[in-house]
Amino acid sequence: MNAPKLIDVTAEPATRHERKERTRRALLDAALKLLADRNFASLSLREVTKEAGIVPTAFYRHFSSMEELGVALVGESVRTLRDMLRSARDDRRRTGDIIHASVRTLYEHVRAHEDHFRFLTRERYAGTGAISRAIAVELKLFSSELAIDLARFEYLREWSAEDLHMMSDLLVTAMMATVVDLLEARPGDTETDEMIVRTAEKRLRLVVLGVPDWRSRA
Amino acid sequence: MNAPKLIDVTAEPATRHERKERTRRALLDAALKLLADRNFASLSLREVTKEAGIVPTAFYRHFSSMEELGVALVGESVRTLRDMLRSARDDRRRTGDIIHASVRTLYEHVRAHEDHFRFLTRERYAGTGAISRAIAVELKLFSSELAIDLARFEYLREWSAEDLHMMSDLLVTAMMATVVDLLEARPGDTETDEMIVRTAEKRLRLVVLGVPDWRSRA
DNA sequence: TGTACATCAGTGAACGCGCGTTCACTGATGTAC
DNA sequence: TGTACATCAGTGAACGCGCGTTCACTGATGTAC
Repeated sequence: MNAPKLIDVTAEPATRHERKERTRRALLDAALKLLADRNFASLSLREVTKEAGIVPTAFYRHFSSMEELGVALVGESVRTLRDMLRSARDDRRRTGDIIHASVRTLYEHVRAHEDHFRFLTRERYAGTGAISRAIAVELKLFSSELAIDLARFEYLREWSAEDLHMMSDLLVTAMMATVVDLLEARPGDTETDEMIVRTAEKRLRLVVLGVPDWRSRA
Repeated sequence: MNAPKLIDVTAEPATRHERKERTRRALLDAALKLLADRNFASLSLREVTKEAGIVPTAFYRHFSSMEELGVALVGESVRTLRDMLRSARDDRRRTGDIIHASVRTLYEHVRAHEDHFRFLTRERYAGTGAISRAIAVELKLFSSELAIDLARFEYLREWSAEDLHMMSDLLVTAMMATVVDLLEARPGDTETDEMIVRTAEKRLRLVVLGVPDWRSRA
């Protein structure tokens, strides 16, 4: 009953919609590839279409401008970030050492999606355009979600919302610094990777160690 | 005896050397001005010379490329950063509350040299060029100097060099995050400014609070 | 102090290039009957 | 199922523009005598 389908699998996709989606994907992937060692602002529409294997004018069938493509990349990258937070929550439940598990999760997600994390860390402070703004908004949301997670811990039960946000911002900042360290490490250099992970854990432990003493002086 | 000098003060500088230095300054200032809401990579040689009031080709009398001008800006900006660290050391000696004094010093230096701090935070992660690399190197040096300062504190006397660097990196990261917060605040919004400064102090206090308990678990 | 020549910061024309965007088009896929 | 028309992703020529860089130049400042 699906003999025709079996034959078609390796061929071009059947529908126009699927082909279009495939080209859109190719444009996003081409941009991510070129962004490995470049700024988004320095990326030209013609470069991206050339890398994706289409003619420059066909770009407009998918995005009205490079900025729109950039915003789409923010969306994708942020999804990767959220997946990470969800994984971290799950892993946390299965282990005694929350910090160790969280850093492990971070490490694996960064290595599995280097392009997305590179894009986020590089463009976060890049300028004043829609892309930087979108990333800033998403990181704030991310930090707020983390603050809610923090509120559930025994020691933090009586902290004010402001202090919880202060702490989650600090943790997100430290986390992003670790992401940058990982992305700047020589690929495959496991010794450096371990060192970065160890340092990341220490940073978080130092922050967390201060928690029990916080109330007495707040 | 200096009557002629008094007359000349408002006129053009006398020597060729002084004129050249003045044009160089104009190029650097033009670039900083244009960088207020832009990426360095998106800045063109022609724009900078236009803003500085000279013809594009005259650029090459001062820098061999835009990248060279960028590296010169890193040098300038880093000098501002070092001045800040020196001021922070001095202020520290005159007060009981080191954290409060340090954040105050940071605040005042950022507001006095917004262009330099904006350049540093924006270009730090901008790409893989000489500029990003130069900033990364300087921030590492900055962090190392801070680690040496930390080593002098009673509580930290027995910490390993690695742990001191971990801590100074964390402090520098938190500090740079505060710089970004300040630069993104609406100009003249003193209420937001106070909030940022208060949060910055809290961050540092939380990190420092963990210090006495560190040894027992390291 | 006065003259003759050297230096060199800044000028202006010119170049070839990649850019974003427009437009009319092609031909395969989709839809209505 | 077969036909006739509509849709639309991708094409290719063309445009005007700002770019970095070259070159020969100008004329004020500096230097040697």
